[in-house]
Amino acid sequence: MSPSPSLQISDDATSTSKDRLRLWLRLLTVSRTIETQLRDNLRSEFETTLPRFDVLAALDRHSDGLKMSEISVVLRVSNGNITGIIDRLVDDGHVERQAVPGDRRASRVCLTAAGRTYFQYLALAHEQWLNNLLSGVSGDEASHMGEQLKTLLDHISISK
Amino acid sequence: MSPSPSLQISDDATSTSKDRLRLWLRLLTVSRTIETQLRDNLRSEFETTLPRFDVLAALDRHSDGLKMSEISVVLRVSNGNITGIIDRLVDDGHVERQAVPGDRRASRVCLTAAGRTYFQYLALAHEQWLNNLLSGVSGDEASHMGEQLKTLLDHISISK
DNA sequence: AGTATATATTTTATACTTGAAGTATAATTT
DNA sequence: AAATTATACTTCAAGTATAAAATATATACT
Repeated sequence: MSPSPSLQISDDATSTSKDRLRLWLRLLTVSRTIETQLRDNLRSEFETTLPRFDVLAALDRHSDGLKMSEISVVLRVSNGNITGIIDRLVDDGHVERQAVPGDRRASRVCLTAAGRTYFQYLALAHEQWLNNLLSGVSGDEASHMGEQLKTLLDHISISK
Repeated sequence: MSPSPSLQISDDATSTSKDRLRLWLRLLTVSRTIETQLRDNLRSEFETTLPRFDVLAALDRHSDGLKMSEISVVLRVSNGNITGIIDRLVDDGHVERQAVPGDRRASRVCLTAAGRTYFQYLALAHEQWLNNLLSGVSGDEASHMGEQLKTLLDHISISK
């Protein structure tokens, strides 16, 4: 039926790759929209930033602390980056560097008592912001999309 | 039936908000994974960066050019930011600032002929990278998820 | 016209980000 | 033990990001 099969195949290939491109652009738009909101809220209501929040959240989940390099792995950011963020969190009294017995190169970063209390407020507000931002999405829809995104993530082939 | 209705309601609310939180974290992980790959590819294969690519892509889609403020709206980044990126793209010869007749405050940014040719290569490579990264996702799946993300985006309630 | 207000962009200050180079320490090899 | 290699972290330079202030120009109002 098709007057030009080879062209047809070429069209298919193109359209698939276009679908994937569109998917990526959508993904980017959604995550940037949410991220911008969270960033604005953290600034206007807590005078802090998303990177700092992310670090505090990671430390809160690991109550025995994390080494600098572990933080950078967990958050997928560079090593040098973490140094500066921790410096500021130390200045604020939210975290502290502890010596690692037996390895004087490393330091273990932990929340201070004050930092832990402080983060409780942040985390609660953060969850509420998100709950409001996504209030148009039901719990079922959210978990369904979450599953799909997990599948998508598993399908992403990183070719190094 | 329920021994503690108020607690039950509270549990429901919590679980929905947790589902939304998880959805967000998934979204973030997926987009960061892809973004990091694209960034690495742009650097290693073209010695350029994602922000510059984004600006070039916006200009390519608007062949009559964009004003500075229009670029920042399209890309959802701050005004001051664009100044620096355009400065560098001008230095590279990829774009140029043109006067806007009748408004000496504004300047219209356009791709140069060289910039347009250059971007063709970039865009082709970009689409191929994405096509490979998402090769585990069929065209149908991609467009289906794309639709869902569009719905999600429409449902995001920005309360300013 | 003259003043106020809005708009378009740049500049400034501060923070985040990366990759590369450097420093210190640890572990391994010779 | 000395040299090599690996690891943990910091420092640095360049670029990206924002918000706020400054500048220049345009528009509206009286």
